[in-house]
Amino acid sequence: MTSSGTRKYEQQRQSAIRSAAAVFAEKGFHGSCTKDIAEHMGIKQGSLYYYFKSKEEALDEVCLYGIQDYVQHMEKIADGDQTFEAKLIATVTSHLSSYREKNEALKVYNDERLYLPSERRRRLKKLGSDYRQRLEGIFENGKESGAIKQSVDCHFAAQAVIGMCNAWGDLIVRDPDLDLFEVIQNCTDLLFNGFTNKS
Amino acid sequence: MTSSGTRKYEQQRQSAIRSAAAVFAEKGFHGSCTKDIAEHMGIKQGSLYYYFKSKEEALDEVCLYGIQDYVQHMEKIADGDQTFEAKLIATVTSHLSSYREKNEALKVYNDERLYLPSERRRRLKKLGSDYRQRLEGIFENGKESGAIKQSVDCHFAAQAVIGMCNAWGDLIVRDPDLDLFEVIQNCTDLLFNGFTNKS
Amino acid sequence: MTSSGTRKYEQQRQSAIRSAAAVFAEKGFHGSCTKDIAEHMGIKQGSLYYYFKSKEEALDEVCLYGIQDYVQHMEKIADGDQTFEAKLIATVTSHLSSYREKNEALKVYNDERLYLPSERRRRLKKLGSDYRQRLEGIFENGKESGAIKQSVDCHFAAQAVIGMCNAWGDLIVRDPDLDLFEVIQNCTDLLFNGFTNKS
Amino acid sequence: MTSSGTRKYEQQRQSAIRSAAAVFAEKGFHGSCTKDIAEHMGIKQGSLYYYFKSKEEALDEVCLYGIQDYVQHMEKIADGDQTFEAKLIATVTSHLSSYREKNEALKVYNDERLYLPSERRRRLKKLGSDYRQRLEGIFENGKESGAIKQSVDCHFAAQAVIGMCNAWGDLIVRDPDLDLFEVIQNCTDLLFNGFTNKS
DNA sequence: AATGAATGAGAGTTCATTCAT
DNA sequence: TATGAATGAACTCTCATTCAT
Repeated sequence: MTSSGTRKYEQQRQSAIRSAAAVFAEKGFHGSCTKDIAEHMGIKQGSLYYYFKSKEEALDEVCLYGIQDYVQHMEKIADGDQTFEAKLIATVTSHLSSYREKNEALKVYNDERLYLPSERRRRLKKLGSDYRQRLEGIFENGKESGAIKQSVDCHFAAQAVIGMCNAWGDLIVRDPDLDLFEVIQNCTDLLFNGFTNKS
Repeated sequence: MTSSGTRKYEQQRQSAIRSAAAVFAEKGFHGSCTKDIAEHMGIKQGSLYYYFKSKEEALDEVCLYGIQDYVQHMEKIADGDQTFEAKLIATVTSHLSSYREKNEALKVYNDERLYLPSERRRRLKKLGSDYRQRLEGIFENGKESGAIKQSVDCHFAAQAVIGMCNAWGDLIVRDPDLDLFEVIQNCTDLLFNGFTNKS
Repeated sequence: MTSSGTRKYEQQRQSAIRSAAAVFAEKGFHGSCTKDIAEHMGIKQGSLYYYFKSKEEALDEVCLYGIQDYVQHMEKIADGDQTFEAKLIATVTSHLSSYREKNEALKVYNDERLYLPSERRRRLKKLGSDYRQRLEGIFENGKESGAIKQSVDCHFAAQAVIGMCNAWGDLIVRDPDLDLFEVIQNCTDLLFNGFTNKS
Repeated sequence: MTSSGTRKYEQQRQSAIRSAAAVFAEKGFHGSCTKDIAEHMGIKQGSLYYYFKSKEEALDEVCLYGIQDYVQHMEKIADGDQTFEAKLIATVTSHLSSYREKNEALKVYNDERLYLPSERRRRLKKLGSDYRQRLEGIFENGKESGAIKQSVDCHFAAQAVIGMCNAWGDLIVRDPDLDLFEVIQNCTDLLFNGFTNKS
């Protein structure tokens, strides 16, 4: 009874979040209107407010949804026993696949979260810096194990990996013909070896 | 009317473009309003329309202004006689400096140009792909000269450089304490050599 | 369906009327929403419509409930055998006590009945003028018996008593520390003797 | 130049305040809509916001407008050299005339000010209690001069006068045929002498 | 060259009301 | 008897745009 009522509500709410993600990803937060979101979901505009208190709350939920799995995935990678190389490949793969799979929400997190009021941003900020710190940890371990050069600045390295993945993520979202695995391979090769000819 | 040819008119128009750039960079195109732009410039809202036919035209002009020098700079770099290494360093330096010199317009070009109608986007698209193609050319020459590995995909490489520079550009704009030269050095080292320890 | 005759149904309906009275008294008719009323009553918004056909009907019922006892009370007072003085004191006491006993409905009748459509207002209007006419009758009897001055305009007098009681009723509702009996005494003294020093 | 621009703005703003007063007085704050106010004024809805930041600000201004003159008038009365009787008559006359003359705004102040948020209410509250205190002062002086009975509670008396005037004010606004001077005479007679026959 | 005033379209949001369950 | 879900109309407010001056 109530459980099925609640279940339907939760399903619809998830659907609303995904619709909001799709619309925000395409038009940006301020360029989107609640009518578009509702239509994308197949309900009427006013009904959206049964699931969100405000457009802003919708953005908040989309951002959270966009970054959550992605952060959890990183935790698993960072806590594993693999080599530095394996972990970096796993990171890039996870990050880029995330864009291809379902995640307009991740794009929204990257591009639109700054339009949230500061209180709402806090929760997200924590998740974001967790992610970066884990990645920094991977680089530090890589340094200790001798896998990477002593001269590498781990903070810079983590930011660079994230930045490059997001840049490619954008291209991946925009161009569905891009071959995901090729991109992953090119990216990891660049990160490991750079472009210079060593022979 | 000869008004639109006047010296003062042109100065004011430039000022309007810079104001629009500043406001768009901070709040995004749809999040900005013409009143903010006018206030930033020190005139009243209605007076803006003396310089722009519409808000959209303002965005168009900002984007153009944002990418123009930047492309011209690239032409000079690409046409020069330097080594691949020197050209890549020059590219990264030019790109990142552009952000530090408060060229908010470049950020606007990157983040907001997609809100222009397709006809308006055409001119900009051409400039953008000119830039990318020149950079690809640099990589191709690098390949021929043996400076970089045969396995490098030049199209990928150019996108990667642009993506990384834009990602760091954002961080540079947001955090004025970041040391520009350190970032440049780290970026070029990554691009040349990757992170892996080769010793 | 025999539902609307049920004992429980009638109890719940009374409860709904009291909840509506409380909410309307606090926020006014247009400032209240059906959700607030339902919550005050402990049911869900949609369920209210089991007891009222519309928000307007709720207001109608509240007004009726608010004025009914009050008018009946007046009938008893007017039909009694007491002196003019006793009747006036009884009237003021009944009127003001009604406010203190949290008869928010009376306040609603006074302040919000004008938002009812004219057909609905008719029934209430009759009750209201019954009340006033009885009070006028008391004054007329007072005049005949020589208790009050010949110069008194009985219509004016009745309105004045009602007006003053409502004005003090508002203060009584707003300030729970006001001493009810002191107010009653002051009011009746004013009505009997005015402020002027006769010594 | 600028002065005439400003003058027009101020005239229009006054007109907007009067229109808001008329509409609020008829339908209550929550029952009114900005479209009605704008139409009453002869402009379009959106244009109202050139004169008010919000509907709430409009209410604030109306209340202020409604009570201001009225308070100033009271200051003059209280500071005068007249007898108690003359001052009380002047007070009632001023208060009731205010309703007949122009002052839907006074009704709005009385009935709707409670819908203002507390910060906005502060300024008004001060004016309102100034009024009451002046009136209390008149009663106190009346006591000292022997014009009124020692038993009179001056705080009560002031409230009673205000309450009765507001109650009659409502009737006056609603029924344009009521003879203002008759009402004033009846009211002052009640206040001075009460209804009781002293012969 | 600039402005004050106005506009109208469209946005987000609220809410009385309905209805299947 | 009561509820969850949905709706559509109405409302407040914002803003790009226009135009007489």
